[in-house]
Amino acid sequence: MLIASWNVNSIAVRLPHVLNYLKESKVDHLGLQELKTTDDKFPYTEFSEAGYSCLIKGEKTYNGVALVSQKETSCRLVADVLPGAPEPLQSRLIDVLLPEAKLRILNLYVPNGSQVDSDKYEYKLKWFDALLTYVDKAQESGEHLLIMGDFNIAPEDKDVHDPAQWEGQVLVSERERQCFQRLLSLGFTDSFRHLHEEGGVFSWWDYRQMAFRRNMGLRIDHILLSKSLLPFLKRAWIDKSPRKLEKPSDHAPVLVELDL
DNA sequence: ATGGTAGGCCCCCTA
Repeated sequence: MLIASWNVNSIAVRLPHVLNYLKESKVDHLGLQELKTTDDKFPYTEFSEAGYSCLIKGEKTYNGVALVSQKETSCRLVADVLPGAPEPLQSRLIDVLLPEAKLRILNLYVPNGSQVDSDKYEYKLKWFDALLTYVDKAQESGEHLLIMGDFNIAPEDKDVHDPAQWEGQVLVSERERQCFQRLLSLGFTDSFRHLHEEGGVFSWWDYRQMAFRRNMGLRIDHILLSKSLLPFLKRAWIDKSPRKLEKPSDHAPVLVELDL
């Protein structure tokens, strides 16, 4: 089973890239973030013609998440709001159960946080607190649990192209990293880091300053596996190829192959 | 200290 997470920065603009990617990569389940569209404008038809069904939670202008799954798989929506999330409510979580695999997939778009000491930063931390409570409870179900998405957190300095320049900034700050570690300590493993020790592998590069060409990036998109899932992990990687296309998303897809 | 680019939208906001 192939599972991927991709912040597409507008599904309207990126639809051709996403459809091509599904065709080429044969991904079974693709979590999307930053749809930037309402549910009624989501391109269900195009995905359906490509052989995929979609569960989505959109909103106007910003945010929005979806899980795109091969039609043969039965998927049940568990939740599309995060209980206890701060106001204003935003579309940042979709929780889907795949009953046959006893696998639950949480697809997230964690708030960016804008700047340390801003209201948006506090929003991010509060949102993450609500997430921890939610995940803690979700674990009681006994199903395999996979948490993926744009976390907007680079867990370690080796996930940052220039740690000195980024020190203390949003996406790398200590309080954000503590959030990420608290999530791991609930019993999850960063799939990529589990299989790769090396730094300098990134999932996001700013559109500005030719950051991608200079590999000035951060690893902020992750796929976390519950303890029960870890034995099934075969491969974890980041696919930079879509980032090289014309009009790319600023994020690359992150993937895992599970022996499920 | 700021700007650079991209996307959406109602001419600025978010990333």
